[in-house]
Amino acid sequence: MTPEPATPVLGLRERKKLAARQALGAAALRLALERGLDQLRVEDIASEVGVSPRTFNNYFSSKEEAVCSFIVAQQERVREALRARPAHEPLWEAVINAAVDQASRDGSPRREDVRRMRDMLRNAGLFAEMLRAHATVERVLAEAVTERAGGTANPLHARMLAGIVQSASRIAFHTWLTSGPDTEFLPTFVDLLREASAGMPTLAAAAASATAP
Amino acid sequence: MTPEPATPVLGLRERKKLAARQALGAAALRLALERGLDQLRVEDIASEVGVSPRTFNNYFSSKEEAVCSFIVAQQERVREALRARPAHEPLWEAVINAAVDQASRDGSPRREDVRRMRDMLRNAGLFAEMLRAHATVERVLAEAVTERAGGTANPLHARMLAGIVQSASRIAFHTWLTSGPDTEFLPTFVDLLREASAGMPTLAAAAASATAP
DNA sequence: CAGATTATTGCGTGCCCCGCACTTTTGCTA
DNA sequence: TAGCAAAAGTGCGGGGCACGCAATAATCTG
Repeated sequence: MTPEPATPVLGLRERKKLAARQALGAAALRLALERGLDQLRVEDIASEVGVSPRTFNNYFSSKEEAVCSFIVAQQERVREALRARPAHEPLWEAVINAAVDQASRDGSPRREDVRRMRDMLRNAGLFAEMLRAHATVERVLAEAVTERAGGTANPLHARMLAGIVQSASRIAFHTWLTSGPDTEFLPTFVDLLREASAGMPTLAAAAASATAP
Repeated sequence: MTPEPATPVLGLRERKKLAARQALGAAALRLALERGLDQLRVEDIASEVGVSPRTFNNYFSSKEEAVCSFIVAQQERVREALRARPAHEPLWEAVINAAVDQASRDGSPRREDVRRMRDMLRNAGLFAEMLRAHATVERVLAEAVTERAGGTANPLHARMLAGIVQSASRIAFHTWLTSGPDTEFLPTFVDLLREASAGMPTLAAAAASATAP
């Protein structure tokens, strides 16, 4: 009997499809950062990769989706990062460490791109699509959490945990994007996760002291 | 001296603008539920309200935005709901109670609309736009939390709390939408909020028993 | 009431997304 | 290795959408 590989061996067809999709997504992101989303035509992305505009729309249903595809592409790495944590780690520690592992794996983007990203995300359509990409990753993370937590876990709670992680990621990213060059992403991300894992005690304490001084 | 009203008195112009926006949003939602989003032209929404299609685009930059505008419209009620909680309530209790107050104020939608909503949200663009609407409300909630927590509170943590609430709302809504008619929205919502306020202890316990039986 | 401001509208333009039919490529099998 | 079925790529065409611009209509202000 032949052992079933975790990722099935892909035929040439599948590999080419995957490569085309990745090339289109990468080209879309790079060109959008270079010249801005509204100065970027679907035709440009397609010709950059060497396919017809019609083919572009066989892979992505909008250029916004293509630009955000790199986020969705992280979902397998998210899953693997959590699986890679030792079984004895408590759930929150495993989740936080997995997030750290993965976030520190890919280096922080060039500072010059930050302004471009910020400008691009003013575009409502792109911003919405980014949120959708995050939601997709969230679903995968929820599955991974359910898997780790075992059969007794409430899937809804796993989903909630994934939602919390996604919120932390999104907020830390937004902060990093809109703050000066001295702020880093990872410390903010971890701080938010730790706070959340404890039920936001710092904030609750501040509120208590504000209402009963 | 005349007291400054919380909502400034609006001239006829402003009132008409607001009314037009609300009418367009309501028409968009109603028609989209009736016949589905892709069977709905911008022209239909405009003519329903009695304005030109061009005017529609002066108010909303897409029909998806119009359909989701009712979500964004809740932001003031969210703010007020939190302000209305007594000052002695701990932060989490105030937030949860405010959410409950507001969620129970507007009755649950008709069951026949549920199927329509679920089908509509298969549309990627609409789903993305819904997430963007939730993000908008989240920002307002974060402001309200900051205000209640006082000057010593970390705005980032307030943002995180708002993100958690938004996640709970989104997940509870999704569950309610995709489950049978016996599940209710509010209990799920409250359960998720209580779990989150305690750092997801139930899930963590399940994970611990799964890894060390 | 008169002038200033602001909203509405029609028109034109460029682009996008997709269905459909046709061509090319790929992978399997005899 | 030749041939065939399945699947991907492509060209064409259409319906529709978003928005800039300029003209017109409604509203506000003094």
